Amino acid sequence: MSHVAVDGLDQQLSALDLNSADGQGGGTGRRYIPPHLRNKDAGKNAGNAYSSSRQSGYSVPPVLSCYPRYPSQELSFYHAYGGAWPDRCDSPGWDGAPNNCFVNGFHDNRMNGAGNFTRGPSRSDRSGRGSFRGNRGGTFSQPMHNAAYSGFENKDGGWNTALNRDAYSSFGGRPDRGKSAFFNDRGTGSRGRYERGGFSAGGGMGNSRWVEESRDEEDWSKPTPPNERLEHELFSASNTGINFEKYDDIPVEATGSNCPGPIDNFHDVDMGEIVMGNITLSRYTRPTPVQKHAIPIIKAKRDLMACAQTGSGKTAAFLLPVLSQIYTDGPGEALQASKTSGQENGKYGRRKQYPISLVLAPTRELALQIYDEARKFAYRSRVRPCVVYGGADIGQQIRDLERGCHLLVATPGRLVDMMERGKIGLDYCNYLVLDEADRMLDMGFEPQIRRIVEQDTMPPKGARQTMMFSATFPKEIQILARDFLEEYIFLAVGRVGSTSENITQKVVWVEESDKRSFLLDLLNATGKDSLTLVFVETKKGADALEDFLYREGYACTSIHGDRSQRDREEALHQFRSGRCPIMVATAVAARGLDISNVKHVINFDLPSDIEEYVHRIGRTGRVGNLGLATSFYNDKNSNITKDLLDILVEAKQEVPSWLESLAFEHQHKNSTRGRSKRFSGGFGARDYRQMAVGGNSFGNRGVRSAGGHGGNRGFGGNKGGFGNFVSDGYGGSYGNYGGSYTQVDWWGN
DNA sequence: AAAAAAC
Repeated sequence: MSHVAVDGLDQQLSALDLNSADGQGGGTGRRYIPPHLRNKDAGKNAGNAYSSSRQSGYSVPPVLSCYPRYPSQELSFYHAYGGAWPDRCDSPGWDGAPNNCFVNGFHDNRMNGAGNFTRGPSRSDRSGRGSFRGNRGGTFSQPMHNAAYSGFENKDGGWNTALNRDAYSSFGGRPDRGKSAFFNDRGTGSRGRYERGGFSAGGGMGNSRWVEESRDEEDWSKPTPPNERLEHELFSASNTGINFEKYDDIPVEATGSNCPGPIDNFHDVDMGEIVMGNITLSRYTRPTPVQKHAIPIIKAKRDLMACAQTGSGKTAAFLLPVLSQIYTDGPGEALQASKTSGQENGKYGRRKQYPISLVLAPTRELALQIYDEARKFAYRSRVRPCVVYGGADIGQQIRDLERGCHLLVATPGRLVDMMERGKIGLDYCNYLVLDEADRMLDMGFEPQIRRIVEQDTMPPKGARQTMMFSATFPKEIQILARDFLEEYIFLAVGRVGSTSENITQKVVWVEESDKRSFLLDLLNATGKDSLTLVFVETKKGADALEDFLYREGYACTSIHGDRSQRDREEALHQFRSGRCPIMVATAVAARGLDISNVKHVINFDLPSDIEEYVHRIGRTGRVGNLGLATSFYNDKNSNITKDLLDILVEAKQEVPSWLESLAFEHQHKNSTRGRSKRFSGGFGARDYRQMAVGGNSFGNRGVRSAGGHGGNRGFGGNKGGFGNFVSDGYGGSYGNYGGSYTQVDWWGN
């Protein structure tokens, strides 16, 4: 497709007759009051704050004002939202979409919406109640894009249906596994030992009593009795099967000494009956590429640094083998330690817990999500997963811990708190997982991670097994990561730090003042059955935009770090469930969250670094489905231009010619740019040497190189390293242009 | 000039 299409777009924009002062942070004297700071009259005041002048501003028919901005070439882009995507329309994800759902009178509709809902219920009221958009839904009544998601679900059939009902048949069968059967069953092997854990989540079978009563004959590798209610709770959710079958040829690099080869089937490695049963109940058919490689590596007790594209099944890639190993090995010393600590405290239920495995995550919602996955794979085992994170009642979390904790999922701050309160000891933590490891080791988190991993009682590297997973892995983070790893294997699945080709990425030039109007155009072009995630750069911006969308009549919600944890979780739930198909979010939602059916990610504000971009758009196009990512670009985003261009090229996306030009200019403007701020001091020659080695290992396509990067050498610090098929997506930043990573963020830091 | 993560 021609790249000339958007040239002259800015002139067209400036010719628009919009009341652009209403743009976010617009230049008029109106002062914005965040919703959570408003009083009970907030709704009214907020309305006034924006006042009717705003409405007149947006009563310019947005779709009409939008069309002229787009030369004919780009129009097809918009029609694409209705299903006529030129180069994607034959893909299963989009072909179910009717062509007319975009145009279809949504303009009238929106005006109705605005009129009716300008003074909506207060924010707290609307939390989760917004079906306004749906109410206007005559327009959107056609179920868009459903085909995309029904497709692979059916595919699971073969393997699944055959085994599903019999997932645990080898455990003694349960032809009569009704309720009574369940209770009888339970009573036999472990009478009096298990009470149901409280805490709605009380996933594991264990409670605080079992430890005392445990005997050596306890075999952790044997499944505990089934629990029909729990089983239904855990596994009845929408299909989580992953369709990666068409990605068998995905490029993979595994480097490090004696790297175990990949599996092709979950049966190819012995993970035990509990794990296999739960895999079946989860309707996982075949391992995803990252799982194929990571599972045998972890089972071989190797440390691992794994890069895999967003949405590629990383969570299960570590949970399955780690849990399997715990089932095989049993609780070991941790059990005794837990008993001892109970005696020391002299009080039942006050014991310190010694988890065998720790999973750290950078956001609370992600921790919760991982925990939910862990509960599935811990079903019918003696492993009790727990989760701790800030913003929630610590007392409740402590009580849950005291019921037993073998696998702990945590955010760093709350974990440190728990450690200092003596509730958690990491002395017997044999498995450490850093999820979204790039974030966990960046400036904000690194000290806490070191506090937890290096400055407490956790076994040292080599004694424990350490695994890191992320979609992106900037060089400086890889260097830090080596502090925690021993003789590790570096696994790169797909293009490291790059984006899935399942995601169609669009970059459009939108001035700040036009962003809102433009956003409405996009939202109106989206089917009501699909979810749209809108990223902004600031918390205030998130409130403001949510407020705006809300008053425009959209069922939307928002998530950011200034909202209460309860509101955050509620928002996520409303979004996931589709009750609020639009969610405005800050970086808090950028990483790891697995929300099915997110068809569109909109970067209302582009982030200041490319990793964040990669993670954000990875919220769509997950598990083999197609997704769309639209980014609003303008003068403020020059810092990301070059990296963005690289990503687009690499993912074989259309590149606007203006972006190419700007990237070229920017590159020259910044020819002397320095290295990243975090390394502006104390970045020794040794580190450079380390970064410089190892590049070549990535040059030989598809070959698993056994050569020596296991542990103390760098990976691909130069162009040769990642510039080939396994690219980290930083091609320009790291090697091609001066060899130093530069990041000048939004604010010029 | 920011987000996130403990209270």
